Amino acid sequence: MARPARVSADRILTAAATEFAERGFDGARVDRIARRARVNKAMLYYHFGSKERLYRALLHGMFTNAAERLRTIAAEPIAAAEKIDRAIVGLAQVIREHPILPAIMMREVADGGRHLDAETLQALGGVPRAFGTIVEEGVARGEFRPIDPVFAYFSVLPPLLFFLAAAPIRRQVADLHVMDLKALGADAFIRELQQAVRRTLAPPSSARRRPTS
Amino acid sequence: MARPARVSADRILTAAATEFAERGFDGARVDRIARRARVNKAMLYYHFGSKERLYRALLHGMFTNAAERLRTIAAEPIAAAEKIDRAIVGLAQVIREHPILPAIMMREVADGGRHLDAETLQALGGVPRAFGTIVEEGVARGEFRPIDPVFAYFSVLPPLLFFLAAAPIRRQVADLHVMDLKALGADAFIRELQQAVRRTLAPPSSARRRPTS
DNA sequence: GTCTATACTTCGATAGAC
DNA sequence: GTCTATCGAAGTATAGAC
Repeated sequence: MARPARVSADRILTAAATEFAERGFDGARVDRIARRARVNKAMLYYHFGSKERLYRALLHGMFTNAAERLRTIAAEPIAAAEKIDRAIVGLAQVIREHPILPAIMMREVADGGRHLDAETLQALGGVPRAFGTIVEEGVARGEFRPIDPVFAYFSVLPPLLFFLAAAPIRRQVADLHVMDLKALGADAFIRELQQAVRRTLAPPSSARRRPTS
Repeated sequence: MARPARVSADRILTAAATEFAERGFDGARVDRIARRARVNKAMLYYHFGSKERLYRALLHGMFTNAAERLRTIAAEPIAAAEKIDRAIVGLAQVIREHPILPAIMMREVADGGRHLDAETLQALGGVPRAFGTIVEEGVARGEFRPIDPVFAYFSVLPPLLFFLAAAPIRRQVADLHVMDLKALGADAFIRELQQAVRRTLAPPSSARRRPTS
């Protein structure tokens, strides 16, 4: 009663993730995905129907995963600032599990969501939504200064995505001796980001209220 | 003694900017670029030789432009924090002049610089380099806390690029009523970013020294 | 410098046997 | 579910006349 079908489909998704991340939707080659998955190209169409539907299935999964993790963090009974710290780490973890997510998100943003359907866009929207919930809660409790949740989101996620996605091009630029770009590692970057965001969100008076009730 | 050649080449560059920004290198169609430029496709090859060389010429120009503007700001006799403010506005201006720059940079980062040659990478490196100069100066003068210039760069440029490039997809997500993403405009975003970066860079003691000498 | 016509290649997708 | 073979569309690039 083995189910080789699922195995194939999963291998295809994994291979597709790499290919789409490295090349983008238009640059990705169905043949390469099939070869990487050690699967016949016809199988790919048998399972997913088209290049575009494969792409959407992949992104929908990743977006849902990321949003779900943020919602879990948002629901924990801890201070809002602590939630933000964990949200940053959580997003970094999602990226570690899907190292191709930054490149894919950046491309999709640049594409204006051309290849996405309503369902996948909805899943994508869950990410800023969950993040915004945390920020709004912190503001309501007086733990954060009044700040636009959308701005907060766009001051956290882009640096994370950009820094992690830019590793290859950073290496290329660094090799030309234009600048020393190698020193800063991913973990150090995450810690710096947490610190910077805390400063950005901190209320005017440093008197931090404890969220007790 | 008119020089229609230059005119064609410029029109091609303008059209290419739009096409590459909207579709990426692989998604861009040489036919569409030619049509948008109201130029015969053969003319495009006459002037630029290939799709890739056209792409590089375009990016090299934009990167040089952005780096040059930052270097000018870095050389002004003003406080470092003021330079950062102006750098943010300056980058926003470059983007306003080349509205396609965010999408192109994000794609190129995701591509790992695959389509760039050494010369263009060098021009790209000038941007973080000039920005880093300002940060290092501020740190040396005690106007900023000790901070990694690379981190500072990656906490400023990505939000700017991302927010501006994400306008189309944000509209799509907003239309699904997932979240109210419409309220925050570009100008407000830039002001918030300036404020956030000031907080990130501010030295531990709020005693701000005036850079008089 | 400009245009038409087309060569050459690549790629997404499918037909049809097993 | 899996494979081979191939179709047809689309795309980059060029040849060659003007």
